[in-house]
Amino acid sequence: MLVGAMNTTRSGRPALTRPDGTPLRVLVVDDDPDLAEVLTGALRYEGWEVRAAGDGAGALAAARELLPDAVVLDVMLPDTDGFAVLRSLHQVKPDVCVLFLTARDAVEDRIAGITAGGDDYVTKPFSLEEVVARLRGLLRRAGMARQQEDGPRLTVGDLTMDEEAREVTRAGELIELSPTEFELLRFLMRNPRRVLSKAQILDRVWSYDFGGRAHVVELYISYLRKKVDAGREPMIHTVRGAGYVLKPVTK
Amino acid sequence: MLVGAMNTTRSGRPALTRPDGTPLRVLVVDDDPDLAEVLTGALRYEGWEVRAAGDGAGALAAARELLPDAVVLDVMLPDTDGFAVLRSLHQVKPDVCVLFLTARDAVEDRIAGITAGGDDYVTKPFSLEEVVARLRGLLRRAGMARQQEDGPRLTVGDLTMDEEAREVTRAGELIELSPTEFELLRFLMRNPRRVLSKAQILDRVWSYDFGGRAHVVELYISYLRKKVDAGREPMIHTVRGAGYVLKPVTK
DNA sequence: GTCCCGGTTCAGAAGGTGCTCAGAGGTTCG
DNA sequence: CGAACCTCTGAGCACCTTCTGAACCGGGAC
Repeated sequence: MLVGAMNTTRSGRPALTRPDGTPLRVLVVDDDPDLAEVLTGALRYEGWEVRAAGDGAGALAAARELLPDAVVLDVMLPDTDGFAVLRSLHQVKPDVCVLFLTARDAVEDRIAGITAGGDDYVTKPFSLEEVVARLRGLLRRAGMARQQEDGPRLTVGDLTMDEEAREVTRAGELIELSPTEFELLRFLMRNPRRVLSKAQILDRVWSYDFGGRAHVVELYISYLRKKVDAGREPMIHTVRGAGYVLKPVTK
Repeated sequence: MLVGAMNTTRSGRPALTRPDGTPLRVLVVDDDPDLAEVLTGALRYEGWEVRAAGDGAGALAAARELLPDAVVLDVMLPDTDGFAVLRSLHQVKPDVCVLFLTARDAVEDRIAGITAGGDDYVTKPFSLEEVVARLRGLLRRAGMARQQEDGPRLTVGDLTMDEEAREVTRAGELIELSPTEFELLRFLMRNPRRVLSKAQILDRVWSYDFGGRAHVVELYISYLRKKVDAGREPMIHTVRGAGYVLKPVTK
């Protein structure tokens, strides 16, 4: 396949691109190199062009060069305050989207006003699915991402998920999900017909600092089955020794 | 979809535009950079073209370049007095609308003179919903904004809100709301079928200097439910771990 | 058949989230 | 100056969510 002819994710899914078809450009700013690495990897996996910076100064320099569509920005930086960085970033590129990373207890004091401009934030520890989903939402709403087939709605067989309204239906029937169930199903629905290992699921759906065992995944799959497959023809299948697959019923 | 062919807000809603379809142009003048940043972000989110200035001189320079349809103008500026700026602005663009930002205990008679000219003001600390709503009202009344579909009336299901008259009805029945309740409902009604987080609500509906916790949002949602959903089929729904949605009853 | 292993499910503990009530303080208006 | 109203805080409570541990189940190997 020609690189550049069509932009695809490493997972084979069509990537969310800029309106002109080139990859979306994202800047990751975090002073924890491990975390920056994980984030960078996850975003590259989405087929996006990613650069990383460790502090406010580096962020600005990188932004001037990359002119990113979005920035993932840790609020706590060694040299600057997140709000100041936001201001400078907007001077470099007024329409840039920003996703803030913040500690759960460092609380909302510094978050005040941030979501007002359409920007968003997630609290540490977060899951990669969460970060990617928020970023996709931001970029789509800002019109920086080419509208993909179905807009903000995911569909697999007769199963649909509206990410904005957080609504899931199967055969038209509404299904109520807890936050974790929702995120697990979102991950499955974004990778239909593909076997996902428990480790993969754990890495994407659970927060990066989760110490627990893969047993939780089995548990939540069983929860999902009760709600999604309840009585109906099953869509969630176990592949012994490998993981789980979500497939439309009529194969 | 062609970018530029239709002007939309970053939230996906159709934007209020100039009569020729181009984005409305707004100039923000405030010497507090954080506040200016938040205001700028919120107005851009509405799909408008925004520039910011920190003092009277900068404001004039920016106005000459931008020729704004409206100006959000802090009365207290480091170099000049807001009213002097107003006079100069009117020389640059005689039909410009002005929304004054003023301290709560500011002199009333001077403000009274302003509003006689069709301009408006809000007192600090204000909420972003308030500022945006006032600005929309000003621009609409001045005929600088293309009349959108429904004029100043919002409708979701059998729930209607007349922003000008501050009247809310459900199934034809009049509902009395306190100022905060009204603004919260307005925000919900401007974003129907979209889950809004408590942080988002706090950032938009409460004043920017509000230090309180998200608990207030829950409280006011409960007030609103008592009045809007009272006995009827509920329209305000809780999405655990995510926020709240307003939806018409017949899905 | 029996054992082992991966997977499923149940039950319950621990903590978290959201709802409501009661009341204090502030503001507005008569 | 007093009454009415509005806004916000704190506390209590009910329910939900998440995760642990343990029992259970079924397929495949031997």
